[in-house]
This record gives sequence, C-alpha cells and structure tokens, in this order.
Amino acid sequence: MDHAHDPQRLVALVERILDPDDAELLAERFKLLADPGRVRMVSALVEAGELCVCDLAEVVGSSESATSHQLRQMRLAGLVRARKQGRSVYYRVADSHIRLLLDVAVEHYLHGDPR
Amino acid sequence: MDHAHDPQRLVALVERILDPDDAELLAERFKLLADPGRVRMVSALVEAGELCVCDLAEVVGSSESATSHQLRQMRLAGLVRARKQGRSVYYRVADSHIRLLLDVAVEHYLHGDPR
DNA sequence: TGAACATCTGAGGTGATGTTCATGTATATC
DNA sequence: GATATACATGAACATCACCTCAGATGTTCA
Repeated sequence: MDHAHDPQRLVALVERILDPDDAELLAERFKLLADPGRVRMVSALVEAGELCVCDLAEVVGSSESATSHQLRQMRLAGLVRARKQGRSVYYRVADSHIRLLLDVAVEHYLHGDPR
Repeated sequence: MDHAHDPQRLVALVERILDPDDAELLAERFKLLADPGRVRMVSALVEAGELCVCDLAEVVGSSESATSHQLRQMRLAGLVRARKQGRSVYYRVADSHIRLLLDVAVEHYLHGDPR
C-alpha cells in the first residue's frame, strides 16, 4: 500500500497550521535572536536592566558601531527601547516576551533536560 | 555628572551574561526558526505528528527540493527525525523544546497580550 | 527489467546579513 | 568657540542563506 496523499487531510491541515503572514512575523522575531552577538546583548540588557551603547559594546566585546547597528535593528523591531540622557543613550529590553523566550531557550538547550 | 563607565560593574556583568559558546549554540537554535518556511514546516509537523516530504511540501506550498533541503538542515541539527518507509520518508519533530518555543512565541506574539 | 515515484544532493545564482570604515550630529567640557 | 565624547548612519565589502535546476539513488510495480 502506498502512502495516503489524502487531499482532504492535507487541505484540512493547511487550515490548522500557521498562515504565511503569522509565520513571517514569528520568523522575524526569531531572526532577532538568531545572532550570537544580539543574544548576548539581550542577555546583558536583561541582567543589567539598562546599559549605554559603549558599555554594552564593551560587555559583549564588539565595536560601538556594530553594536549601534544591531541596536537599531532591535529598536526598529520594538524589541528594545532607548532613553537618551546627556550624550549617552541607555537601552533596555522593551517587552517581557523576549525575556521569556530567552529564558525558555536557555533552560531547555543549555541546562540539560534533553527531552 | 557623566555616566559611570564603572569597570568593575562591567567585568562583573560579563561574568553573568551568556558566554560566547552558549550564545552561539542558542543562536543556532533560533536560526532554525528564523525562516517562515521552516516555521510552517514545524507547525505542520506538530499538528500532523508525522508527514512525508511531498505532503509537507504541498502543505507549506514549497517545492519538494526546497523542502528536502530545509528538512536536511533541521535533521542535522537534531530538530526533526526521519523514518523511512517504502519510498517515502516520514518526518516528525524530534524534541519538545521546539514545540514549546513555538508555542510560547505564538502565544505571546500572535495571540495578543502586548506585554 | 523498465518505468514511474519519492527523496536526496551538489552546483550555481541571488538576495539578505553583519562588519568595518568614514563621516555626521548632538552634547558636554575647556 | 574649539575639542572630545557618545552615538547614528551610509556605503562598501565579504559572507551566508535559500532557491532552482539537474542529476543520482533507492523503491515499487507492471
């Protein structure tokens, strides 16, 4: 017996999975955490609460320009917020979603629990 | 008054954030979900439990070759597992981590709760 | 055995991504 | 006002990621 290829089942399945727009949106969010530098930045911001660009750059070990570029991305995506004070700009994570997502990922991928 | 630039604070902070290796590993994981096509594939596999390549390709609306390439990526990363039966290969999600991560993301980014 | 099918794989093109470098702007200090 | 600092921005460049296409492998069936 061959496999099903049941058209009805497939049509019904399409109805239940993420539609293209939602998938695009989710992928955009995951993309922001799909870079080691940005993950460390978010980690640092979560730990410190708030950091200016040059301090953040030093903590993650990247140039200020590269850091600024990354922060711009995350700021435009609404992932971090900026507060200007004097000539410094302090960044913080904007919402708790990223915090939670990072926590879940760390918990499950780094701290054992292989299933 | 200028901002702190407190070296001790920064050194202490570096100790507490994700180290480069862990950040790399996490980023790799997030990268797998950072593509609309893969997100839909995972969504379909979670919903259906198991799907062969051609059905999966049809459900997500992608070519079989592209789908196979994506599956290979996810398979090598240990995200999905393959079961061969006849000339078909059935894929399923390998661990519950991705399932959880996807659920959390869907819950927080798609289903309201803007904070 | 031959033909159709399901899947995999490598090569190549193209667009996205991240970095550096140079420069621009705003603020603080002298 | 001149200079230094903190950050932002745009261009150039290298790299990576994803797709298509062509072809190879393994399987089923007549």
